[in-house]
Amino acid sequence: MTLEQMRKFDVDNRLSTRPVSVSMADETVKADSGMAAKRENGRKNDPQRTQEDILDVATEEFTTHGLAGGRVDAIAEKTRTSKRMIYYYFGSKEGLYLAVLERAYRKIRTLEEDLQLSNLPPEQALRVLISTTFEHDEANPEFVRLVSIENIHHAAHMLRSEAIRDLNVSVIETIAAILDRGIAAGVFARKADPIDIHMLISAFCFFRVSNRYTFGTIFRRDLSEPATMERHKGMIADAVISYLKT
Amino acid sequence: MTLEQMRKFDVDNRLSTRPVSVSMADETVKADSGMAAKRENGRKNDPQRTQEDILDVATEEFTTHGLAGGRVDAIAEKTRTSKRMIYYYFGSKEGLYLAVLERAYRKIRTLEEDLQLSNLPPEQALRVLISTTFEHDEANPEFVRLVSIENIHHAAHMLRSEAIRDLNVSVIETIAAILDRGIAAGVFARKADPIDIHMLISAFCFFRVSNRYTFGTIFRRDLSEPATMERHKGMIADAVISYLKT
DNA sequence: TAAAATGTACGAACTAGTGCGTATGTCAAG
DNA sequence: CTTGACATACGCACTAGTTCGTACATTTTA
Repeated sequence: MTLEQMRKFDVDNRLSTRPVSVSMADETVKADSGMAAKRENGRKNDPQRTQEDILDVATEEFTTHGLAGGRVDAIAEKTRTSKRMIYYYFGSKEGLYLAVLERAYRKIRTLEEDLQLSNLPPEQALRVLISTTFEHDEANPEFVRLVSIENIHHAAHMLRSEAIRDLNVSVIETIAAILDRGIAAGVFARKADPIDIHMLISAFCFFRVSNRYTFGTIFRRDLSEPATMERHKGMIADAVISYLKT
Repeated sequence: MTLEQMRKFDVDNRLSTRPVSVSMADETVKADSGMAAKRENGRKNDPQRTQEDILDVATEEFTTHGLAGGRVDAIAEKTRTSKRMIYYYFGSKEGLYLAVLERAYRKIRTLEEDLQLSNLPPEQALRVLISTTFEHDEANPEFVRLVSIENIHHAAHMLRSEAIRDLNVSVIETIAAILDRGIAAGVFARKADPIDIHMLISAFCFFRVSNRYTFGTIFRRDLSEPATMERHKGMIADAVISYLKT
């Protein structure tokens, strides 16, 4: 399959290819996977580890060069396995990219889920949520980059993945609850749409990371400096809070 | 030259290639360029128009498929000229991409320059500036996409172009002046960094466009709806203003 | 006629993907 | 506990098609 053809590649096709297990869903780890590497100089089968290894390298490659710019051969070389295995497990370059994307989303979902905010006063709850979002984007630039890449491709791959689509709803519910409590307690004056508020927060946190290079180049400012980071974290929190109080 | 090699391609090389005029700087248009197309069925040389044509098509191609994903042959086909001319005028794919990027930046610089805000009261001046930024990003998605692409490539091409690097400083000066006047008049309570404020505004406006697809997919919301746009425009303005007043 | 502009056809290198052979693990039957 | 059968895991080397870039010929302009 050629690059040109891949533009209109139906990602679901990968489901009809040979083995292609991609059964990463079960987190079950083999009993001996601790010492999984290589036994002596003989080969030791460890599909879980092999797939993780491929995904790690692929994430690095795709976030550095984009989807079209990422080279399967380059990934294969940096892996402790071969290109054949990439196709064995992921079916195609597109399939590999999708697996990378899904894993990245799965990773953050777990972090965002349990964040007991319901017993904090509304304003403080919101500040904690904003801090968390801020620090998450800061700590996961590769996730931010993958989302940027997805947007260049009109979120085409995301659309095919139910796993990714029904996500992030929990954040909205969390925000909605905080806003309601804030209104009820009289600390927030404005009835705002929770999705809008999420966007206001997310936009700033995301932009800081996604546009780090162009922004840094134009304004000669290093956005990853600790002092700058703290100031920015305070700013977005203050901006959101003062908006809601007005 | 291959794609692999292009990763470390020194963009300045294009300056040492054959003709490669790229003299887009002078906006002088030939007297007869109005009827420039084709005289009868004979050829009529019109380099200016040819280059513009190539750049238009290239912009579309690169913003749709990215730098690595964009195909020179695809661009050539959609042009009324040939691939030979692309190399004649721009030297290489990278050179073409850089020209596209520079033209996009040059386009916005003119828009941002004269915006008489100094005789408006500070709060109103800021609201006008925010509206302008908001509508600019909304009206120029291809510019937003190019910047996203540049960030994926660590702003590598932007760094080589002095034309782009010394830009955007005017916006900061404008904001600084407004903030100072606001403090002096007592309408703003907080002494904020103008670059930070620019980032707060820019992040939201940019994100709405750059992350339109992923955000729209996850939250099933069309960000280009007029009602949504107006609400968002008001929200970012209110957020910035209330932040400065606190 | 010299210089600039343009079209055609081609090539060298690269890239996604595969055919085929081999190694390893599992499990049931003896 | 062996042995054998079969599915899974893995690697080498190859191919068909694509991609950027260019040599060469040709036309237009000045």
